[in-house]
Formats: sequence, structure tokens, C-alpha cells
Amino acid sequence: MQSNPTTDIQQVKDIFSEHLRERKARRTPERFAILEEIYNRDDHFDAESLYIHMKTNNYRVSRATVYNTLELLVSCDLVKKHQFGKNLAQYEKSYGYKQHDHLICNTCGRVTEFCDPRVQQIKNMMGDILSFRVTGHSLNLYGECAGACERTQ
Amino acid sequence: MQSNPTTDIQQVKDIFSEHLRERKARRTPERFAILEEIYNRDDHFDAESLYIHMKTNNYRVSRATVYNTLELLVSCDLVKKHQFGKNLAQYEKSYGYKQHDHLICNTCGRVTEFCDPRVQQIKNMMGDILSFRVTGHSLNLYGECAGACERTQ
DNA sequence: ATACCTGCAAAAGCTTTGCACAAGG
DNA sequence: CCTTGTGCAAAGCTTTTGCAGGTAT
Repeated sequence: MQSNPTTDIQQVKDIFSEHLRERKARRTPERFAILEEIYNRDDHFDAESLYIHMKTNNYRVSRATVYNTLELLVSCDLVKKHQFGKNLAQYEKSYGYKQHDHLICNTCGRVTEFCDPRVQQIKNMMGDILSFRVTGHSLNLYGECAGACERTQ
Repeated sequence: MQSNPTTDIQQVKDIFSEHLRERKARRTPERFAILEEIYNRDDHFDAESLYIHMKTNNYRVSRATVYNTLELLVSCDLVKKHQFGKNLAQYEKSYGYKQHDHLICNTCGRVTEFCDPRVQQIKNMMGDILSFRVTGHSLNLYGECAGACERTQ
């Protein structure tokens, strides 16, 4: 994931706070701690590793709360959820990041990001043709890294 | 899924048979029964519903064999496997069908297919730019059907 | 004859749920 | 206060695995 030094954690917290208010959901310390944890990471992660990482850092939190909060964050677009062909959801922060798609190496599992404006053209055209309001998409390319890559993930 | 009257089940069985031979895997009646079952369907399905359908038709088969065979069929491109954002793999027959992508209604779950040549252009260009051998892809558009749709699936 | 395959059931792995207690509004 | 959220553990669901018996080659 590209680093983006302009992302201000406070801005993100404000957006989340506002989203919670709109939903009449409570602003609990756990929810903000999870948000912070996610925005301190720079990779794709799954719910379990997020949970483990917080436990390791002595933050008392439960899996239930992690899943619950991830869903809240996805619903306000602060986090994106992916299924890279496995039965394990992967997440990444998304505020301040350009929309992008993913290229996944079948051998080493590495995930690379890319952007292509044609994706937006496809969304627009297919929405029109098929009378469908397109609100999101997922495009993953699968294959093999060039140089040598090991099965590490 | 578009119907395709030109698909000949015998042709498909021959391809599978050849694939099994190459792999030095056995040509068991179960494997061909599952292949036939899949090619008699015209929709996207999950492993459990395929299993249930065969049991209902009094074909004695186990989940283990269904999963095993689905993997074999995916590996020789007779079946495609999808993850439409849920933790439940969906499959569809693919021999004789044009490559296509999917549009999924978040409300009613309906899956519509579409083709757009720009997907291939993106694959080619990104493979080049990122030194990646692209062997497959998955493009799903999510949104809402135009007219009224009910949550039925 | 001998691998490999199958059915069955149990296990595994991710996610959701139930419940009692805690705490935000 | 009252309702929603939390932690914990158990349940739920899809998929995988172990094992004993069966079968393709």
C-alpha cells in the first residue's frame, strides 16, 4: 500500500465520529482504538491478525468488537474489505488513498496495487447498459511475479 | 448465465478425462457424475447446493468428493470459482462460454454477466508495467438493480 | 496387487451469536 | 436510567482432514 503522509489521523477520527453520530451508535474507546490501530498499519490484514496485534500490545479487546468495528468502518468507507480468492477477508484503510485495484501473486501471495481509469469507464458503461446503479467494484488480477518469489504467505 | 446450445457434454467429458490422465488421476464414476450435474445446471451454485442436489437425486456422493472434484474441474478450466464478497465460494461451468465478468445486486443477490474488452487491455498493460504474468482475473461490480428487487437470495 | 479414491464424521478455520456485565448518552 | 456495546465462550457455516474400506488401473 502506498504511504500517504498527508493522512491526518484526527481527520479520520472525526469522520468516524460523525458517522457514529448519524447512526446513533456510541463512540466507545474500543472503536477508536481499532481505527487508530488500522491507520497505523500500512498493509492488507485480516481480522484475526488485527485482533492478535492489539492483544500483543496489551489492548483489551474481543474478536466480536473487532468484527463489529470493521463492519462500521467499511460502511463509512474508512476501510475496504477484500476477498482475494480465499475464504479469509482482508482489509485495508482507505481514507485519503486513491481508489485502486489489486494484483495477487499465486505463488508468494504478494499483493500489489494499481490504478487504471478504464475500470471507471467499464463501471459507467455497464451501469447504463444494464440499468444498474454501480456503487462499488472489485478487480483482482492473478498470476505470477516476475523474478523469483517464494511461498511465504 | 447465457445458455449455449452448442455445448456438447461429451466434449467436456473428454477434456476432463484427458486432464485426469495427464495428472495420473483416476477416472471415477463420481467425478464424471459431478461434471454432468454441473453441466446440466445453468446458474451459479455453491458446493453445498450441488451436494444436496445430487443427494436429492439419489446419487450417493460425499462432500469431500464434491470439493475434490470441483478443484479438479477448476484446475482444467471446465469450472470457474468465484467469491462474490461472501465467505461462500460460488461456481459455474465455463467450457464454451465467453469469458465474462459479474454484476451483483447488493439487495436481491442477483448475478448478471457482462463482457468488456477493456478488461483484457487492463490485464495486458498492467502485466507489462508491473512485470507480472497475469493468468486470471476477477471483476465484480456491486450495486442495486434498477426496478424493484426483493431480498430473495 | 496397490495406489488412489470414496464416504463418513470429526476437525479446522473464520465469523457470528448469546449472555451477563459495563458504560455511553 | 436505559439502551447499546463489550468480553468471553460457544455455536454456526463452509471447507478440509483422517481413517477404514472400496475400486480403477
